[in-house]
Amino acid sequence: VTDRKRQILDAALAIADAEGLDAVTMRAVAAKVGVSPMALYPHVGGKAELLDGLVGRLLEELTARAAAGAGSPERAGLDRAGLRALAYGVRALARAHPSAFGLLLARPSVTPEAARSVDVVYQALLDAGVPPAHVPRLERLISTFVIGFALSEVSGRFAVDDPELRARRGATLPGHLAVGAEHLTPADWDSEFEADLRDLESIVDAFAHPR
Amino acid sequence: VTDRKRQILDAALAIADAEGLDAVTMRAVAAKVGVSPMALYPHVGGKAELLDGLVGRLLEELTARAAAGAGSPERAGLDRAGLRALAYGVRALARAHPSAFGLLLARPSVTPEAARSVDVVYQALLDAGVPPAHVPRLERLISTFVIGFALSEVSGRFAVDDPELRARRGATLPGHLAVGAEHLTPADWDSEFEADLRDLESIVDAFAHPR
DNA sequence: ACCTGAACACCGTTCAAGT
DNA sequence: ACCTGAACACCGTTCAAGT
Repeated sequence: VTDRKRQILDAALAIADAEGLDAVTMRAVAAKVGVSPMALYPHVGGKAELLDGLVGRLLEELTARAAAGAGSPERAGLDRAGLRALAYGVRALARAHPSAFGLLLARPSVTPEAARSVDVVYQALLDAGVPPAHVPRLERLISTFVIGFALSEVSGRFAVDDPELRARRGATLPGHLAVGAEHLTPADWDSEFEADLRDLESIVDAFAHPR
Repeated sequence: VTDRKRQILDAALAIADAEGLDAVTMRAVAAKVGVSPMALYPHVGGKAELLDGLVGRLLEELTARAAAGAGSPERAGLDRAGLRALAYGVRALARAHPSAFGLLLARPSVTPEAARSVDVVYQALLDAGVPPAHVPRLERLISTFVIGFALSEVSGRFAVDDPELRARRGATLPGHLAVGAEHLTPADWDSEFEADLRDLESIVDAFAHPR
């Protein structure tokens, strides 16, 4: 929260973006800040705490992105448009910081910033008419998918780079054959994500307006 | 695939399970195998390739678990029960190897083993009556959620350990207040996962039997 | 082909010391 | 309070050498 800590976390994130997470060493971060390695310890604790701090830094950026993406600032995240803005904000965050993004799922963060993100989704679900008893579960369902999708996209789990490899690796498998090669790769990930969000909304609607 | 490589990967996984992923060093793995650190390189390449090998090792164990969980072995994974067995296999895998499990989302794996897991889900979706054009997207939707849920569970993102902290951190946030403290923590994660799977099945059914 | 041992360039962190 | 510099116990990997 202090000014120096922010400076250190910004340096660490810049290094992760430019050279990958492995390049984020205490020594490299210290050099970027222009200080001796040991000078970092009073501000961010050890290496592990520095990575936790990076998670907090990412969450702050996420809420800022979501607020910018939503329509009216003061009601940001309080309606369904706010929820969409948050979902797209997660993907934008992953694209902006592909190396560091995985920390969000790898390192549990029960920080005030994380709670704020959760609360945005709670509000959106309540506004949509979901009974309170189902809200926390649906929040976990949606956030787990959205974060997982964004991570899969940037980590290459969806094999964006090589559509041919995708078809070839399953060439002899029955399911792949039955699906047909023309359907194995999506048109683009934006529209796939959009379709996924619509499907998840249908779940929400089922709870909001029980048949 | 060679015998020595399997031995090395088993040693690495055992160390990850016992002491965490950080303890998986070339030196520690070599010591466990009873060999000099440099003797690993011809078999598994460097450290990065060793971790990739670990992903393959995990996927093999997953398909074995799913096959064991399904009813009739020869039709394992070809029907809806097989898909459930696979989903629960993912969670069991995460519990068995909590430290190594994160590698599945962090490191993209376009291996034959990964393709087999995908194919099981393809078959299940086709059998359920989903048109081929929608099968790959729904596979990614379901697998992303299932892996993300299992990882969130073991990584502590769902904050299993401390229900009070969960309630306390959001004490002043409007959404948390509106939901009510009694709904913030789930009864148990097994039934939450079960409810999530049912919701996802409703999406599948919508495509299988269009209104 | 497979393995060893010494060596190199790193890493996170402790500690005593400075201002 | 905040920072430095030397030192320690590690790490992945290269290389020359052994069988």
